Amino acid sequence: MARKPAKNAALDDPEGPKRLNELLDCAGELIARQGYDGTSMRDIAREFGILAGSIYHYFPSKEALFLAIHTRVVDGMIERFHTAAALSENPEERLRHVLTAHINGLLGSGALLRIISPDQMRTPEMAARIASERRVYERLFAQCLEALSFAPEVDARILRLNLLGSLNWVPVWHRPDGRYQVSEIVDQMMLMVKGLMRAN
Amino acid sequence: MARKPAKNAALDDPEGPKRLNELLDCAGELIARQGYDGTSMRDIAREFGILAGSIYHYFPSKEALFLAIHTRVVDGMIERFHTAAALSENPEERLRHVLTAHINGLLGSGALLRIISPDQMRTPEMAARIASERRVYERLFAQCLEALSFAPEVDARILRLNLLGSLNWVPVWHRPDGRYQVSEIVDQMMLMVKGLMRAN
Amino acid sequence: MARKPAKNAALDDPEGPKRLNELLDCAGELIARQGYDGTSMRDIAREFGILAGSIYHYFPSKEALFLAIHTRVVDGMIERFHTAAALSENPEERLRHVLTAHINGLLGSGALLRIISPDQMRTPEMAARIASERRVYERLFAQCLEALSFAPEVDARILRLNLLGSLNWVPVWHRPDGRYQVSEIVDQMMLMVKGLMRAN
Amino acid sequence: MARKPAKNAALDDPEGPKRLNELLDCAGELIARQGYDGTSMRDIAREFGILAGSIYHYFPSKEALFLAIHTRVVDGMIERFHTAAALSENPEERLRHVLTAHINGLLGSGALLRIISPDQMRTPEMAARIASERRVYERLFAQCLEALSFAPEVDARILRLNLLGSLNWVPVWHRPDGRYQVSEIVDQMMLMVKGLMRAN
DNA sequence: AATGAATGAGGTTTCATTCAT
DNA sequence: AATGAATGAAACCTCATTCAT
Repeated sequence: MARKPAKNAALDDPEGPKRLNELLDCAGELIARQGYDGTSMRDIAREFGILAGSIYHYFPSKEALFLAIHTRVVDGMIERFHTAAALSENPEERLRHVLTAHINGLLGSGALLRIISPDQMRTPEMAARIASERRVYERLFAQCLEALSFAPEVDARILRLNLLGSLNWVPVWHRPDGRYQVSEIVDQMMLMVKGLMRAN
Repeated sequence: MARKPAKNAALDDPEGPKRLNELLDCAGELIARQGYDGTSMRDIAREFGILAGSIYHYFPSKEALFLAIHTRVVDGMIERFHTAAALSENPEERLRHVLTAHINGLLGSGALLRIISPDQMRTPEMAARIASERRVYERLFAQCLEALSFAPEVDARILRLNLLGSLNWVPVWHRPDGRYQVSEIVDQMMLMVKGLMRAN
Repeated sequence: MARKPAKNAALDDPEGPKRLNELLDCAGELIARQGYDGTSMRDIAREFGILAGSIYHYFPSKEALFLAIHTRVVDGMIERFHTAAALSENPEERLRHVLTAHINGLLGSGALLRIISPDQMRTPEMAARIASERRVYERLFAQCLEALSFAPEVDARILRLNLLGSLNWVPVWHRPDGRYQVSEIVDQMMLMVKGLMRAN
Repeated sequence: MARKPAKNAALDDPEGPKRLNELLDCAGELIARQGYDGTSMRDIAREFGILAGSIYHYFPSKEALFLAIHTRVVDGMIERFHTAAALSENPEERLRHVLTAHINGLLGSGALLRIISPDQMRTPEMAARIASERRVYERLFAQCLEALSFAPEVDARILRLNLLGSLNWVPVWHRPDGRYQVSEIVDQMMLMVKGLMRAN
């Protein structure tokens, strides 16, 4: 009975949710640009080329849609993180790659920072889901820092949080046509980190 | 039937703005907690004990109300900045005071961070007004850092932006009943700054 | 300083909710005719001459509006009940008046039966509120029956419920231009009741 | 790989309607519980295990589906009626059986009352179809009463309608765990009927 | 016989705002 | 300085229905 035409089961899995993922990307970009409240279901639908009601074919609510986007964004950052971390075995080099990847991830494709910003949370459920997903990412970050040895008076946890603050602040002030390139920003952050390392 | 004191114009001046400032505080707290879109004029009015329409006796629009709050918040932070900066003539000590004042300002009275967060901007006009007010504050900050002398490879402007990022990130993760006190956070930031200073 | 123009405080109380009561009547008639789900807020608003959103000036939700109508209808029936019951001291005569009033109440002014029909309940809260208001009315009914003395095998509670069933069924089949007048229907019901009374 | 029995047209006939009848039962129960408007095609489809659009393979519209349910319910009651009426030749006994069957029919399997309630009608066509189907049932009922001889002042038609009102009211107040059993309710109704019969 | 994507109309509700009083 | 009635637009969402596959 042999091969059914083209329909390949191995391709089905990634092809099934394709349209859904396109919707996710489309909505994500809009929300990143205009904020959660600033983006209506109609806005998203119009951009995607369907009617507002049709979105509910894919997601049961605006909140569910947002959560799916959030997951996608965080997953993307985690993936980028792993890719970056694999570029070098040297802890300092690895950190430099990771910082660069983080900033590029935030700056690239529509300022996704807004999606992972705590300001988008509207309900306690949203806040909980989001916080738990972020924690996964931040734990990776922590491991990357632990590979370095700091001066005894340095608190690694606060250092990590401060570093994240600096990183997440970049999209607020950075202009693509501005004075600074990402590599320079990362250089300065590395200086900061090295200034805290154990002298040897 | 005793005569109510005849309406005295001389008393009106200081009494008028008082009520207006109360409204500003009241609205500010709500917006800080729930966001700009998450707070309706009705919410504000209810909290203040009047009806929604009556707010328009004080401000011509929601945006104008928000802008007034923003100005008030930034002015407050500038004032706190000056007070903190006056506590010491020593540049390092002064920076420590200023950092402490900044964090306390953000954490105190309802997480004002949200008010000065770029996520609250809805129109280009809002963004412009807000950006210009922030610049005043950040210039003060810059002056405070310039009093210190850094290693030649350090870019003071990026350092300042990174520092601000770390500072503004604190309200995202800090819990009043949590592990860290503000003074410890500031200590760690000072370590970071000192790690970048010119060795002498 | 004396009399303020026309505004009479004694008239104010009943005048204040006048418009609200008009809205209630207007909405009640529509819902009676088309059912709860069959009547949209837009329908009600159009009939009343305002926009849909403006109804929320008076009631916070469609359910609250319906509940207010229900209360009004039941209160009206209770009032009609008392008026009817006062027409005679003789228990049988009084019952006849009460039955007549009940049927006329249901038939008159837009078939209000639908409002007090259990089919209109959409939420447990609605059902609870409605059930409790009905109970008041049915208790009056019970008292009216208790004044009569029935044969020992008669269960007065079931009799009352059956009588109510017959009464509330009348609007389902009665046509104003049909064969039967209300008085004949009541006559037949009274025959039924008398057939159950203690022979003496 | 054993051959599935070749699609046999002779088997299709009894199997096709079976699935359709299952759908009818499934939808009927939902509508009985939640009302016509309160039950969406999606609700029905979900309960039946298919998608909303697939219902349209069985019925061209929601109204057609409802009408089919109505017919089924009335047919069921007619069948139960005949079964009950055949239990005794004695007119009084037969009436008792019929009343019992009617109440049990209403109370059993999801309060079908709602399906035959005039409140479910949304269009004049629905109302007409429904009214005509009901008339068949009520005629049977009338015949059952005509076998009894009533006092001359009794109007048999009104008596029948009142009896139906009482019967159809039972599901509104009866609780399965409540004070009264169906047999007691029927006893009281029989008392009522007998109180109106010609003395001999 | 059934799916899955989409429609288009309409539902309830919220909101900033206006204005006569 | 404030109310209360109302507006008009837009929000999220649900629904019955259609149709290519």
